[in-house]
Amino acid sequence: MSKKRQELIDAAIKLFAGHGFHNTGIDWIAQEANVSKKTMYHHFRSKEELILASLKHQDGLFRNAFMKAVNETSNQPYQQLLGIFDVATDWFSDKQFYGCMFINAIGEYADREDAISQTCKSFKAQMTAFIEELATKARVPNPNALAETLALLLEGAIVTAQVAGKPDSASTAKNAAKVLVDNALQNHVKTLF
Amino acid sequence: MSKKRQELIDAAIKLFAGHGFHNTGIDWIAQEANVSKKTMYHHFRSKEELILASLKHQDGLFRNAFMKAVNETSNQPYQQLLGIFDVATDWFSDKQFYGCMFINAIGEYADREDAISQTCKSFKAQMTAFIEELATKARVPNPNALAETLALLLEGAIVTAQVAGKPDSASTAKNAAKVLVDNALQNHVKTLF
DNA sequence: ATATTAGTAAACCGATCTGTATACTTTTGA
DNA sequence: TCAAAAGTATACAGATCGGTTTACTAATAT
Repeated sequence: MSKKRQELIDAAIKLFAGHGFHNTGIDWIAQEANVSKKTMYHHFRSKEELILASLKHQDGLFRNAFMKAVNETSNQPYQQLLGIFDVATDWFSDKQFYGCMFINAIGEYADREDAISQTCKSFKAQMTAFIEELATKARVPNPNALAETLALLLEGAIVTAQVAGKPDSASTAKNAAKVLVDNALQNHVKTLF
Repeated sequence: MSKKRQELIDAAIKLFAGHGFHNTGIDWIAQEANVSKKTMYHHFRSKEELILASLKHQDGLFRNAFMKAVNETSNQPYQQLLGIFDVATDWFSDKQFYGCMFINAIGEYADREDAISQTCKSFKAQMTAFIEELATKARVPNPNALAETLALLLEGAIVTAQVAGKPDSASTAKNAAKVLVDNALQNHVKTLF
């Protein structure tokens, strides 16, 4: 893997996230990466290919960091399910937080049914799959249903934090998640009496 | 209110929603509205002003239709709270559904803190306020907290329907909403025994 | 009736965009 | 060592962008 190629992807991710895809030009990315324009077109055939490479890199990078952070919140799967939203709080609190890159990409490329939207779809599916793993470990009946529900809450928290500009939504989501997880575990009986 | 002006806004909303803001040019909008470019610049000083006018018009239009549809799902506030997600199902099932225009706008104009992002913020706040009204009528304790939670679910359902391309997320959200509303009403005791 | 306003069609401007070409330099591996 | 690969800097091409201008026409209100 070339170093310049990686620096281009890093710069692209940063600029795409903060300023949008159409609004970020090739020259800007090359300048930010300290790479000449020709070298950029040596590594990527087009802007679209750079966008795709950036999304795929962010896909791996983000999910790895997210899963690691969630796993480190606790060693009990039940607490890890809720820990998702503590990790989200940290994520939203970052000064460089501009929402989910994949949601933003779908917004800009809504009219297409190509590799870009497919990558976004895949990212969301794998995030849900990770949550489902946790739910399975926590011995929740119907872990898939709970995972989809918690994923919904997470998505909502991301968007709300982005629009409102405040990370509070993560704790709102966490409170709701606790109710939903407990309900799925039928623990509400246990905790009430 | 000029007729041409309205047709420009209608065309702009349609194209912005389906193809993004940066990706939709002035000429395209004018053509779609059957209006000359000069007339467009007679009604709007700039593209940005047209964007803003489109967002504000969509704000009123969408919220009115949404509130009316929700109110018509039932005459019981409790059922109306859940009816939100039935209305969402219809919304997501539209072939012309490209997600929430305001979420998409925030994604493209993330780096700014101006009238555009303010309009998006206001839209979300008023949607939550509407849900809070319903929660109040349903005599839920702490209606504000429940409204923020249900709003989170709705946002998550919107984004998930957009990315996955399926309207199913609305029913997932509805199931979760029922658990959360019942929990807020402490009805879970009543329904279990 | 007539002056103002609203409208069309199309050329045009400067800026910016993606992508290519030219000419040269640095790195590097067999 | 030395040729291929990877790099820089920059100019350029063609298209498109937002926005203006020109010249003309239709509508409208006092």
